Amino acid sequence: MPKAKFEKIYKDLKEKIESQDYPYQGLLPSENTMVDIYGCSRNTIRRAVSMLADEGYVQPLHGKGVRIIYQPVAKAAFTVGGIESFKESAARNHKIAGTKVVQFAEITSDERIFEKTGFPVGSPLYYVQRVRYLDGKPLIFDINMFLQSVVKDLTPAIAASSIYEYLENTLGVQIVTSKRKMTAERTTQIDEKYLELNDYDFLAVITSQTFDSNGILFEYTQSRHRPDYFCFQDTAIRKRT
Amino acid sequence: MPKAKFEKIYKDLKEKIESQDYPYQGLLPSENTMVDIYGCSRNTIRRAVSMLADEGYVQPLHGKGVRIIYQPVAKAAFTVGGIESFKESAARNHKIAGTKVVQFAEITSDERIFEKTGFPVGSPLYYVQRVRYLDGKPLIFDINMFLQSVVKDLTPAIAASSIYEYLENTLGVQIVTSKRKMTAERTTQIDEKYLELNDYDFLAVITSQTFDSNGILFEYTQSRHRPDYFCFQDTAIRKRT
DNA sequence: GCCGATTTGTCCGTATGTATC
DNA sequence: CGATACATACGGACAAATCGG
Repeated sequence: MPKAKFEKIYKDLKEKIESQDYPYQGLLPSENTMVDIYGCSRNTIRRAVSMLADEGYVQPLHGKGVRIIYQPVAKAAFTVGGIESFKESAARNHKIAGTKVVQFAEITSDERIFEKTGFPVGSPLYYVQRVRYLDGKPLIFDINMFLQSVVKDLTPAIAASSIYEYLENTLGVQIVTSKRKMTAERTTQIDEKYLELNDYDFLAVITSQTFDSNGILFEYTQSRHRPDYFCFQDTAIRKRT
Repeated sequence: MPKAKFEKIYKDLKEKIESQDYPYQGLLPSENTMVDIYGCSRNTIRRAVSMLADEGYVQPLHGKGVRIIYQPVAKAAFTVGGIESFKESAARNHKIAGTKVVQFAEITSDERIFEKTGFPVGSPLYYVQRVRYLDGKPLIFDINMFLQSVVKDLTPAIAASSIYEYLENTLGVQIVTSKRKMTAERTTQIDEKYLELNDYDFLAVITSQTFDSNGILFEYTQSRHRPDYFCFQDTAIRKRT
């Protein structure tokens, strides 16, 4: 439950847009109208609206109004977006999630790991490999590294449920920023061993670095998805240079 | 040349961060300090900083300061990000761009096209297929559809140079919002015909919808990249729900 | 083409809350 | 506890774009 005013307004508008209460290609009420509706300042309205613009829900038109450009998506694949845990993604895609830990070790970052992940040389790390199941099928292979000084006392049992829940609820670590790269790669023998690949000999790969609320890089993940169950979404806004 | 104050500050800070003038893991000057430096209000500083946060350059820490989390990237592949034309991307990646138009037609949107692209049934469209060359090698296959009512008088000659330049400079169309989806797909016979695939039998695919400054969807593009020359970057920020 | 009303864009100053040290 | 720093919110002023009369 959001407590900040702009978050409530943001959420309310978002719901109204998603339910087509405010329809595609229509305009939002003017800022001054919404000031009356929500009983707040124009700045607060503008903040909520600009969040929706960042997500590709609306597009403000100078002098005219704010056009709704959100369209409901027919989602066949497993869509990835925002920062969310595997469990959250699975729930959003209406699929049943499962996880099997196939490797769990403690290692120390060296030069090679530093180059790849950004963890300072000498940092103690947890190294985890997990197979992710959607509706019972092994479709995603995850390789994680966690900074031990942040993610304390990680166990295989925790890795098998939700590390994000453990971080947020038990350790109080706030996940804040995540940098990601998307590529497509040939399958490896490890992929073949653990995943149900059918005829696929390539995977969609997301590698990400995650920072906690202290601005410390504490997680590096490589997530390897079977292509027919993968879709990565994004919205970009042009800025003048 | 940005004229808005917050854009200048944003640009200045960004340059100082990229040049390590403000180093990785360091803190920015406090907001009040920057108010003095730039001679503006705190709101304006906050706006510039929050843009940097959105791009994964910095991370504000409540009560402590704003940590710099930008790291220069060693880019081996052709990286895609933001809204930019093929020419701009190529320049940013220090590669020589070339384009060959292999198909140019005028079509009308029907039910099937509407489902796929979002163009209303009956809209007159341009349909273009182009092969993109990087340093002389055919690596990307682009399928574009443009709304004729926005992109007037498109010709194969224009398509061979830069449609974005034509739009912005000649027609005065402002590109604003772009929604994208990333997937990985098997190659088709058309891919094989035009691209230098080596042993690859799969491609990284970006499909995007682009909206102009009136909030009108005017472009649909499917961009098919050879995987070894493809990398898509993204930054996400966690929001509380 | 001009003018005025409407609407979004930019910026300011201030007040208050909350987290860190 | 006090000082510092970021977070939220308000209200006001003026600029710029759009549209209708």
